[in-house]
Amino acid sequence: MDRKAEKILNRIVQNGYRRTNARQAIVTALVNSAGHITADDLADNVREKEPHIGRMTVYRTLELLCELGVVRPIFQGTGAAHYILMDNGGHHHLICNRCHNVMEFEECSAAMVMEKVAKQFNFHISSHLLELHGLCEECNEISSHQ
Amino acid sequence: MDRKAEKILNRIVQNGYRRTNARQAIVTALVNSAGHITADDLADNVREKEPHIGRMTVYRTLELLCELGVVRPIFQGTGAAHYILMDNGGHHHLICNRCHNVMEFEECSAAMVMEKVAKQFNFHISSHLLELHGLCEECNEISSHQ
DNA sequence: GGTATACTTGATACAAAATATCAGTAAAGG
DNA sequence: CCTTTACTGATATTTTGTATCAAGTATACC
Ligand SMILES: [Mn+2]
Ligand SMILES: [Mn+2]
Ligand SMILES: [Zn+2]
Ligand SMILES: [Zn+2]
Repeated sequence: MDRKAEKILNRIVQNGYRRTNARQAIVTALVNSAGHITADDLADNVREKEPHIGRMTVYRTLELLCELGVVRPIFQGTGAAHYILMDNGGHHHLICNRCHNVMEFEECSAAMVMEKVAKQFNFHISSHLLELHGLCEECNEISSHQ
Repeated sequence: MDRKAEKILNRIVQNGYRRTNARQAIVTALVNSAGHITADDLADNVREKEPHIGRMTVYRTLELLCELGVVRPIFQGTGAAHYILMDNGGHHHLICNRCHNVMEFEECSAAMVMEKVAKQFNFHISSHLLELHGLCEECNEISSHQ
């Protein structure tokens, strides 16, 4: 069992939910997918090992993980939600408006803002998402000499 | 005609797209909606004044505005995408994982990170989205004394 | 271990949201 | 005007997400 998956499953139990086979399989598949996956794609992955697990259960587990702050749905070109892992406290994307390419980065100075805003709103922050939008190198070149 | 809408329409023209009645009506309705609206809700709004405008055109216009970096689709509890305006360069949300309540804030120190990352990836940043996730005051209380 | 209980599951049906297609329309430029 | 080509909107279809409910199973308690 993956360490990361184990951590998430513990979180499920700690919040009063049950540790079931389905949830174990789904969380494991999610962690192995390295994020950025749609619910239906995840369901397909899960079924490679556990063919009996239903699509609904995957949807419901993702919903639960949202509530626990473990994942967050985002748009990524297509209509279906893509789920990203928020388990490390932060997730940072550089997203091209044109080709929808997504690059990851780690730098982040959200800490100060977070503290300030958390106080102001009495909000308990568990994670954050920073998306920088614009044009990637290639798309920028295309649009400049056209 | 709203100043904000005018600005967006200019942007459409400057990028080689046509300024049509449909796009004018849609952009105006979008600006008046103050953001956080789904495609279908926007279509309904548009039709109050221009009943002949089709749903497809609204979807396509939103797609175009995404490409121009004017809006960004996000998830907000429900299944349908909610479009938020990125026209001021940044958009900042505090989102409760449980009740899905969304609060706006302005503080942001993303500037430094942005500069650094832009250089590193040769990326042309036009806007950003910062989402802080966690539990709002009420939801936090509920989960602590249960 | 056995049992009661509430939580969870998955098949099915359904609703909502997004996309593909295409003939007709109108914006832009000359 | 007239031509060209991007754009539109009706329609059909696919994809994605949700509601329901009988059957299954994790957990607590004995
Ligand atoms: Mn990512
Ligand atoms: Mn907002
Ligand atoms: Zn690009
Ligand atoms: Zn809340």
